[in-house]
Amino acid sequence: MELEEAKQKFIQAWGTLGSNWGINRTMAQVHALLLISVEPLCADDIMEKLKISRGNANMNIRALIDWGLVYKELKPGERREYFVSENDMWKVVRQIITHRKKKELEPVLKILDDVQAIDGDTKEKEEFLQVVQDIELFATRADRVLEKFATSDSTWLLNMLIKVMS
Amino acid sequence: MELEEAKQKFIQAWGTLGSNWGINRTMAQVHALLLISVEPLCADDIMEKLKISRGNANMNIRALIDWGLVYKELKPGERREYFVSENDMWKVVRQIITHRKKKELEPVLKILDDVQAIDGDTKEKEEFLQVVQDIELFATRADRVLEKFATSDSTWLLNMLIKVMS
DNA sequence: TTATACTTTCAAAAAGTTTTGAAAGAAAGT
DNA sequence: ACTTTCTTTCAAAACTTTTTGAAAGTATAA
Repeated sequence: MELEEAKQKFIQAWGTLGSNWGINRTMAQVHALLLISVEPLCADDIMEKLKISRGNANMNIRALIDWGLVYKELKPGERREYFVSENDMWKVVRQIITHRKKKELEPVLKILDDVQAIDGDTKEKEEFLQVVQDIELFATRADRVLEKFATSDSTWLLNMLIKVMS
Repeated sequence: MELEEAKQKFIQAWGTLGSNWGINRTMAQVHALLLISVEPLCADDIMEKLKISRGNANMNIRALIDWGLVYKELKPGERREYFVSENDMWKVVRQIITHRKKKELEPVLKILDDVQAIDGDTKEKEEFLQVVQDIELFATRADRVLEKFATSDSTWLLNMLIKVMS
């Protein structure tokens, strides 16, 4: 296989993985492109290599920066902005977890809490409460594990891995 | 809050959570409805309560059964099929992980392996290989942890939780 | 066999999401 | 102040996914 072909395949695979997990396909592709670029790239490089429009490139670069997966890099004497990716996979996953936990798990925890304030005192109510409380217990635990994960360093994570897999 | 309102909120929240994680919104809503139904429901019940079409209901019920999140329940002397949900959250999450790992993580592992067979012997190639190998190492570890998780019983999982959180 | 009561399928429509590109905005030099 | 170079915005278009509902399929019982 040619190097260029391999790079293309990698970018496509990363894009598919992303879009299956609720991350915009193009956003994942931009990240993949930066992962395998030794040199920082500018918006025009990204547009050209992925064959996407300026608006699309700009939106997704900004989203990646917002997620903490890509950094701006300014070259002295150049006005143009360059970008590099976070290449530490532990950190990439930690950042994604942090972002999605906040945006998607925490609102659900809030609703699970809210819906327990129900009028009346029927058997049906008790049964509903039981289900909701079971789920809330689980979700709270999940939230705590993810929080721990998100705020841990790679050493702790590796140790945990060893414990878990033993 | 009225019980019916609380149930509606719960179903909506579950649907949103699902669609953020690559699970069809309606599929998640059907699961939520069954979670909080004491009695098994039939296709018509689900259509009526969620205000969805027959085809939609049928498709999503099939998918849930396929994912192992919902079971058929046949009532003696009745031709109609009734459905109940898996209510053990550990099991629900295990089933989802199994399903998505197979469909989404394993193909990526394969591609990560494939793209390492590159011609030539340049510095650029070595740099690409390094990035891909780092990611592959991480992905393989993730795959193993998820596999362990997916095939463990709830006791093991709780023990693991205690280890991890300590 | 025919009627009945249900389930499944699938093409077309609707809804939702992403992408484009032109225009507006901002920053820096002349 | 003007020009140039780059970044950002956003409405419309393209694309993707989901939903509908009518028709076809299937099983049971009379």
